[in-house]
Amino acid sequence: MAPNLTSETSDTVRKTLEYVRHHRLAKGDRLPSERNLSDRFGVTRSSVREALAVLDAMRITERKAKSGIFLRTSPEDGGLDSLVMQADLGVSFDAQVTRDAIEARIICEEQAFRLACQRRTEVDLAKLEGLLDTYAVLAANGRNMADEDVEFHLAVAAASQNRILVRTITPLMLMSTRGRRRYFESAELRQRSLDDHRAFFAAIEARDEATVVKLVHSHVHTAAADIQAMNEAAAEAQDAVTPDPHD
Amino acid sequence: MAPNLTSETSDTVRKTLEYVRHHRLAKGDRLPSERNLSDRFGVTRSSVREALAVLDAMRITERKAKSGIFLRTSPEDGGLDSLVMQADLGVSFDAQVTRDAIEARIICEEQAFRLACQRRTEVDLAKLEGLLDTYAVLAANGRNMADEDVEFHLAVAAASQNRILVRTITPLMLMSTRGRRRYFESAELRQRSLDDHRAFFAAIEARDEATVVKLVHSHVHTAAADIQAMNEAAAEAQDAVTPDPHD
DNA sequence: CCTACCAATCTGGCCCTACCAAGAAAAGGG
DNA sequence: CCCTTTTCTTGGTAGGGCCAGATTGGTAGG
Repeated sequence: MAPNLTSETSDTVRKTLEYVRHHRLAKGDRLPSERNLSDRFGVTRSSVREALAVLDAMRITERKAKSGIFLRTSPEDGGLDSLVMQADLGVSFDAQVTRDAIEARIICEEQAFRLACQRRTEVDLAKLEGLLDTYAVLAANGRNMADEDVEFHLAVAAASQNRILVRTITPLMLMSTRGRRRYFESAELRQRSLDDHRAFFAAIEARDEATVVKLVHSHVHTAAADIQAMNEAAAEAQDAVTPDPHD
Repeated sequence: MAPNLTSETSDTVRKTLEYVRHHRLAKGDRLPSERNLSDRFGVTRSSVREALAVLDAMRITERKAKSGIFLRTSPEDGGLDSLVMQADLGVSFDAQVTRDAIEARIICEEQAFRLACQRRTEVDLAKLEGLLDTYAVLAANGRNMADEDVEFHLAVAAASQNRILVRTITPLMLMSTRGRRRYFESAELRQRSLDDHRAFFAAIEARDEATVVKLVHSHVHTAAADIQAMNEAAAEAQDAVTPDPHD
C-alpha cells in the first residue's frame, strides 16, 4: 500500500509534476525535451523516459514522436490513479478535492454496500468476519489498522459482486492513505472504527439496506472529515517548509 | 482518446499482460526477470523497464529491488485506468466486467447528474448547449460522435461541481471506447443518442432530478447494452483469429 | 514583401553496454 | 545437519549511440 514506484522514477515523476505546476503549464502546453529534463533533474534519460511512460499511462502527458511532450490534462485532472500516485508521492490535495472525494466515496459505497446487502454470499460473510477478528485484535493491541480498514471496505464492496465498483472505490480510499494512517494513531478513533465496522457487518448479514446506507453516511462522513482535518493540518505544517526550487 | 503509450512500450505492456494470463500467474507470483523478459519479447531492457514502470503505477506489478518482479493483483483487478489501458491495447473484457461497468456507470452518473441538477451554473448550461449543437451537426453529417458523447457526459458530470466524480466516471466511459465507436456507426443510434442528450439537457436545465435519474437508467442501460452486444460480437470474431503464441 | 523550398537541428523511439549493491542461491566447512 | 561464505542473479542507474521524422530558420525565387 506504500509508494510503489522505484525511488528514482517516482522522484522524476514528482519533479515533472512540480515543473508543470511551477511553470503553470496548461493543457496542450509543451514540456521541455527528455534530454532537457534529464539534465535539469540530474538523472539519466532512461529514468525520465520511465517517468514519462507513467505520466503517459495516467493520461497526464502525451508524447508525440519526434515532436515533443505535451500536457494532456492538468495533473489535477488526470485519472484517479494519478491522484493516488500523487498522494503516494507526498502531494497534498486542496480541501475541495478532499471534499469531492468524500462525496464520491459516499455515493459509491452507499450503492455498493446496498448491493452487498442484496447479493452477499456466505463466503463473503465469512471473509468479513475474519477481517473483523483481525481488526479487533489490532485495535486491542493499539496497532495502526489503516490498511485493514481499506481491506474491510473493499471486502464489503466485493460482496456487491461488482468488481468494477470495487475498483472504483479503491482509488477513492487510497487517496487518503496518509490521512488514514494518522487517523488510526488515536485509540479513541480506532475503537470507533471497530464499532462502525461491526455495525456494518451486522447490517449486511441482516440484509438491512436502510441501516447500511445510514452507516455509510455517518461513518464515511465523520471518518473522512477527521482524516481531512488531519490532512489539512499536516499540509500546512508541510507547506511551511517546502522550498520549491527550480529556475 | 486513442492509445497513448508508444508502440513499443504498449506492445511490451500487452505482452507482459499476456504472459501473466497465459501462465496463469496469481497475486504474489513472480514474473521472469527484466533481462529474461527483454529477450523473451525481443526488446531491450529499457523498453521492458518502461512497461514495468507503467504496470507498477497501475498497481499491477511490484518491483522489489534485487529480488524480482511480483504480481500485485491480477490484471483484471488493477485500477480502472489499467482497464482503460487494456481496452486501448485491444484486450476485450468478458461479459461480466461489461455488465459491472454498466452498473457502476449508472450508479455514478445517476448521482452525478442528480447533483448537476442541483448545482449546475449558467456556464455549465452554456457549455452543454454548445456541445449539443456540435453533436447535432455531427449527427446530421453522419459522423462518428463517440468522443463527443464522452465529452457531453463528462460535461454533465462536471456540472455536479465534483471533479472527483468526473474522474470516477471517466474511466467507466473510456473502457468502452471501442464498442462506442461501433455504436455510432449506426444512423439510427446516432439519432437516438442525440435525442437522449437533448432530453438530458432539458432536464438539467429544469433541475428535474427525477427525470434525469430515469434518463440515466434508460440511456446508459440501452446504450451500454448495445455497446456490449457489439463488443461481444467483435470479441468472438477476434478470438477466432487470435493465435496466442508463447512457449 | 511574400512564398516556396531546403538543409541543419532538435526530438522522441530504441538499442546496447556497463557498473553497483543487495538479495538469493549454492558451495563449503564444521 | 546447520551455519558461514562465496558466487550468481536481480533490479537501479548511468551514459552513449543511431535512426528517422518533425521543426525551424534561412535562402532563393517570384
